[in-house]
Amino acid sequence: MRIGEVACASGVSPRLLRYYEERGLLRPGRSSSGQRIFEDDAIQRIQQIRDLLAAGLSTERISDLLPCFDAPASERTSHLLESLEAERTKIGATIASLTTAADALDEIIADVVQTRTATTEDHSSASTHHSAAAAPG
DNA sequence: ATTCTAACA
DNA sequence: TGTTAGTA
Repeated sequence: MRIGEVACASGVSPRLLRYYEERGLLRPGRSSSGQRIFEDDAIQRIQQIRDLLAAGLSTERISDLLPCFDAPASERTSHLLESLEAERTKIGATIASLTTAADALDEIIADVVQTRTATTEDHSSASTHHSAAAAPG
């Protein structure tokens, strides 16, 4: 099938499909006129790429990992699992970092609110107070 | 009518 | 990524 049909069936734009190929995520064949020819299983492959992308993996890492997914389960390199776990660890670190930043920001916000309250207590209800940012545990 | 490459927004 | 240009 040509790119237009694949795009329709997968929900991924032709432009993006060409980009995936450029990044080494897809290797469609070519017709005599140079048009990309995708196998029927391309739709499934594209869905897998979308799943990996949604999980936050870079196109570079995905192109490096796809061969592992294709390989028979019996000889799947530990490379795949290690890489995926490393990605998970990295996300955990990012979450920790953002949580620290959020906590620090909450303190600053509390100070600002407190300062404003102390300065505004004269004319109590000057304007509608901004609601503090929600900071669920 | 579709797709291709390259390049700009 | 979308879009546009000039082709095949």
